[in-house]
Amino acid sequence: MGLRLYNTLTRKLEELSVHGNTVRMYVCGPTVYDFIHIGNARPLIVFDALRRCLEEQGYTVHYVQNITDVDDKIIRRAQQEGTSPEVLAERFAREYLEDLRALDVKEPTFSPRARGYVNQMIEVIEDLIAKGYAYVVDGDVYFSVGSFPDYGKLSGRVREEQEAGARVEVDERKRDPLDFALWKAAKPGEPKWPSPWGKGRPGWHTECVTMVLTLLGETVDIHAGGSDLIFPHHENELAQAEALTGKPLARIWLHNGMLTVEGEKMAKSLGNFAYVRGLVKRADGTGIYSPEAVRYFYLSRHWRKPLDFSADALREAEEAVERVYNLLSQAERFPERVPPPSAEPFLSFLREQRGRFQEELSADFNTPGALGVIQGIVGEGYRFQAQGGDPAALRLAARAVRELGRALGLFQKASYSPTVGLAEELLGLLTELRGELRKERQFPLADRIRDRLGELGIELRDGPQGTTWSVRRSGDVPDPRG
RNA sequence: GGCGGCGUAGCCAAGUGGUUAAGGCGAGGGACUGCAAAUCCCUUAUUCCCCGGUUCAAAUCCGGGCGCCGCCUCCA
Repeated sequence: MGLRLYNTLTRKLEELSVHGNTVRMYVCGPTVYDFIHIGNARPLIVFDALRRCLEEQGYTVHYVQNITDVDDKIIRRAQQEGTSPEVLAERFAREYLEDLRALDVKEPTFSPRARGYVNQMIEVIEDLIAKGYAYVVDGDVYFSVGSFPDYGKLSGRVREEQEAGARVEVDERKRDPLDFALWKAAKPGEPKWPSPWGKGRPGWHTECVTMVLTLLGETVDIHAGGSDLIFPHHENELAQAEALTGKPLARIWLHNGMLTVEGEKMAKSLGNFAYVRGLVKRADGTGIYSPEAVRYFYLSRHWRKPLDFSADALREAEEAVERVYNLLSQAERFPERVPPPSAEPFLSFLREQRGRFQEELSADFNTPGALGVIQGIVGEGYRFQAQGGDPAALRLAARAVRELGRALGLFQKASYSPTVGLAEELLGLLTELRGELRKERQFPLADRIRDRLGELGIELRDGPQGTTWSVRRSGDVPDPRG
C-alpha cells in the first residue's frame, strides 16, 4: 500500500516510488527579510507532516529546506532600516528558525543558506553557458528559455499564449522576454561576489537548483512548495536543472494551496496578513494558540485546497485538540495490560480504524480524512468508557491515537501530568482535602480551591470515582518524558 | 485573454459511480453533578450551487449555466 500523491507536473495521482529506503525531499524555504507569516507556515507544517508520515512508514527522509539570504527584498529592507543585507538576513534567519521551533516543525536535515553556495551556483551557471542554455549581457547572465524546448511543462504555460511583459517592463537586453536572470551584476552598495562575469550576485531560481544538486543529487523524490511558486520559480528551476543534467529534477512536484483571509489571498499589500510570531504560543508567554491547535488547523483542510484563516477556525481547532487530550488523560491513568475477551469488538474496531487511517493518508495525503478517523476513535472511546468498557481496552485506544498522531506530529504531549514529584503530591493532597470539604458540604471553600487551581491552569473534575485533575490546554505543555 | 482550483448541514470539512453522505465546532433537549467541568444519549443535510444528459444506480461521470478564488517574472 503505497502513498499516492498529486503530481503538479503530470496532473495525476502518482505512487511515490522510492529507490531504496531513503526519500529525498526538497521544500522551498523563506526569503529572510521579515518574520514569516501564517501563509508561509502552511507548507512548513504540511510538508513536515508528510515527512513524519514517511518516517512512520519506515523511510529515512533527507529533508532539505533552503533559506534565501540573498535577494532584492532583503536589500531593499536593509536600506530602509539602515542596516546591511547580511545583518538583516542573519537576524530574520534566526527568527525564522525560532518560529519553526514554536510551530513544532522538525528540524530539516539541512537548512542551507544561499550565501554558502555562491561558488557552486557560479559553477552551475558556467555549465549552463558552456552548454548553450545561457548567455551573458553586461555582467548579467540570463537563461535562454528558447533553448529549452520543454519550458512551460510544469505550469502548463504555452509561450505563445503568454502576454510577454504583462506586468513588468521587458528588459531590452534579453533575447526573449521570458528569459530570466541567473546572475545579476552588482549595483553600488549591494552584496556581491566575484564571478567570471564580474562582481554580482546569483538569481533566485539558481539557488534551489544548486542546493538540490549539491545536497540531494540530480533527481529528488519530492520537490514541494506553495502553488504560487509553480510559475515562474519552479518552472525556471526545472528548466535549468534539466537542461544541465538531462534528467528530471523531481519525480513528484507538490504544491500546497494558498492561505486566504476572508476568502481573499493574504497579502501584505491588502493588510490582511498575520505573523506566525504572536499567533503561536511560545515559552515566553507570547502568542494566542497552542502549536498543536495551529497544526491541527492547517491539517484540517486538504493540502492542495485553499485554506481560509480566521480566529474562529483556530479556536475550533483548539477545542478539537482538547477533546482528544481529554480522552488521553482519562485513558492513560489506567495501566497497560491485556484486555479481556469481552473487549474484542472494541479492539477490532481499533484495528479497523488504524487501517482506515493509513488509507486516508495514502490517498493523496488526506489529512482531514485522517483526523476524522482519529476523532472517530476518540468518540468511540468515550462511548466505550461511558458504557463501562474495560479500562485496558480504553488504554489501547489512547495508544492508537498516540501512534496515529505521531504520523502527523499531533497528540504527542503529556496528557495529564506534566508535573512530577512534589507538585503532583501536593495536588493529590489538595484534592483530598477538598474532597473532605465537599463531604462536609463546605462548597464555598471547595469552589475556591477549584477556582484558584483553575487560574493556575489545573482543572479539577468531580466524578463518581472521586476527583481527577489535569492540566488545561495540555497541548501547550512539553512532555517531560521527552 | 491563458492556465488551475473551488461551490457538501448554522459554520468548518472528508467523501468523487451503489455505504445510514465521515469527522470537528456551534446550537437545542435529556442524563450525571451541591454547582461546575468533562462525558454520554437524542435532535440539527430525504440530500450535495442550478439545469439537462449518461447509467439499473450520480454529490461523484458528461454537456451547459451561475457564483467565488489563485497564478500569468522573483509572492509559500
